[in-house]
Amino acid sequence: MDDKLTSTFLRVCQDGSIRAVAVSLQQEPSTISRRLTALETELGIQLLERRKKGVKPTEAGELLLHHLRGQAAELEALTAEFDALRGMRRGSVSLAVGEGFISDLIKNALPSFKKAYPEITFTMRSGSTEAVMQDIQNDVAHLGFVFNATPDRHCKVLAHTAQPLQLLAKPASDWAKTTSPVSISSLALMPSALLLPGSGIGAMVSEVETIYGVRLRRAVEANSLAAIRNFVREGLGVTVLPAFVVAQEIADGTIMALPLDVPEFARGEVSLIARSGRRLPEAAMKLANHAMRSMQAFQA
Amino acid sequence: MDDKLTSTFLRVCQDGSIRAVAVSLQQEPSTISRRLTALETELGIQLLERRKKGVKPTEAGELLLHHLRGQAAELEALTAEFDALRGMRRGSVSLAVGEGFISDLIKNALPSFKKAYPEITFTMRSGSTEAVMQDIQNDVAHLGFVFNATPDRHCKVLAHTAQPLQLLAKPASDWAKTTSPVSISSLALMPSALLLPGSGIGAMVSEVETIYGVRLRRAVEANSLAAIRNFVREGLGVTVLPAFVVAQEIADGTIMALPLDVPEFARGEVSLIARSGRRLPEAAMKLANHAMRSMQAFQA
DNA sequence: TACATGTGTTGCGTGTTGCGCAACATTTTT
DNA sequence: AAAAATGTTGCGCAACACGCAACACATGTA
Repeated sequence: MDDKLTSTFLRVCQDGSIRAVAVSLQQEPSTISRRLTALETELGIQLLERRKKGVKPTEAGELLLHHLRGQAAELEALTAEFDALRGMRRGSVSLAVGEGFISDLIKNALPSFKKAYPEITFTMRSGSTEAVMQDIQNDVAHLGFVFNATPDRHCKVLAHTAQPLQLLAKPASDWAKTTSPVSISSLALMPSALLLPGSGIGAMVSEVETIYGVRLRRAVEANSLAAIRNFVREGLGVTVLPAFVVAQEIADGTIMALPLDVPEFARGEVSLIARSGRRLPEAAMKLANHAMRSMQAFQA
Repeated sequence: MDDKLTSTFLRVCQDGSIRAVAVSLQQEPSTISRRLTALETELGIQLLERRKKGVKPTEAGELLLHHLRGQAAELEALTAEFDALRGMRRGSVSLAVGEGFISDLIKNALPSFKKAYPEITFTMRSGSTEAVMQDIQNDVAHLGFVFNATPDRHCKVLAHTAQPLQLLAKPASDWAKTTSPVSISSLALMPSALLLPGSGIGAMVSEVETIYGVRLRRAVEANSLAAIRNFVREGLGVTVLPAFVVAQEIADGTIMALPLDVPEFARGEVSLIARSGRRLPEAAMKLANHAMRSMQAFQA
């Protein structure tokens, strides 16, 4: 059933005359007539009764009419839903994020985004850099936020910003008084809470240790940033992280960041990635743009 | 929304690959691809996510899919109803009949017709010849059964059969013993129950009375055949009617028919009529054919 | 690493199809 | 009897959808 055919049938039933529809559609009566006969042929049943003046639907025509009206109503509902999706008033975006991005994301990106597009839902998986890139490659997540992404032909970098690892300490503590930039040897003396090498950050720390032949004083090793944050905030020691990971605490004044005199740490970098070759849904595109503008991790 | 587009979209969602659909439909992948993009353009929203291997419906695609499935189910129901109509298993025919045809119609035509096409419903209006022809002209009824139809360019005669008016009497009564054919003068002496001139039959009787300058002995004048039938069956007198009107009673032996020696009465004729120029619904056509074959009024 | 095979997409030439114009058959109105 | 209205059919053209080929890209394999 062609849409053009059924819609003209509707109008003909409504107006009760072929010619009336023809003039209102600015088309030839023959066109209308042909469409009607085509529809009747397609359905194999007579739909209109040709009467003295104009036409009138037969019983089959009435049935079709009823069907089309119901269908039109459903179509209207469907297009309304499409409008919602188009206007980003609905949709779902799945994210895979390194743990360090969670607070930045939730604090700086999501609130304003949800305000603009309230009906969009998120799926968020947090994991190591490797896990995130796995999710991206397997289309489990639309977007990935990772620290020190290893270049991968399957992953396309939508945005990247330098985020040097810094020394984080409690402001009043002894370690906060170190002359900055802090050297690797000074750092090695401080009790520290470090991420396990499973994460990008932890891996970078291990790498630096290997390069410089030093071993930091690990008071705590964890795969959870919460543990490390608390460790530092309580003044039990220091850690090495990009500043944006503890942006809240820095703003509060409960943690301060000091530069490290280690070029390798300066090469730290955050990336927003997606699978290369994938055409992202609109909602994901919008969020990506929004994130790289609003998240602290992507400010130079 | 073109049907071709949506149906290919359905298949693509089902098979998960454009090329798979292309081979199964024996068409080029480009055709399928173009149809999909056309549908997406028409709806203004992305429906399919192009993935590593094949395609997968987006959220909008899922919505459309759901919509189309529901629509397909309704279409199936609709075509089933059409099948029913086509197969004459449903439909409605409106009839306008002279009262004399009712028993013939109900006894001889409808039972066998309803047996063949059980779901067809009837609307039946009974009235005078004029009223019936009015109904036909105004498309109130598909078919009309009338006695002595006046030729009318708006009405087309589908069938007509001579049905002379006869003398009807109770078999054992005095009037049944009259030498036949019965003359007009003999008839004039008998107490009779006659139809009012509003009907075709009553009009013909009046006409004959005028021509021959006689006046029948009206014991009863009525516009209802039931009254006349009962009058004759009870042996209270005679009437003048086509034999088929009291076919049941003749078969029972409760009424007998005698020929009348009046040429004008012999010109009595029944007609099955429809509006000229009207294309009748299938059900009406079928019924017309069935009626002229099964009704006693149309047997020579 | 290079190649073969899989995916979907785009440019171009061609065949089908739906459309407008005109004439027609019928019926209603003047 | 003519005029105006209805729906229908024949014919020619133009737009559109399709097939073919080449392409872009990703994936698996020698």
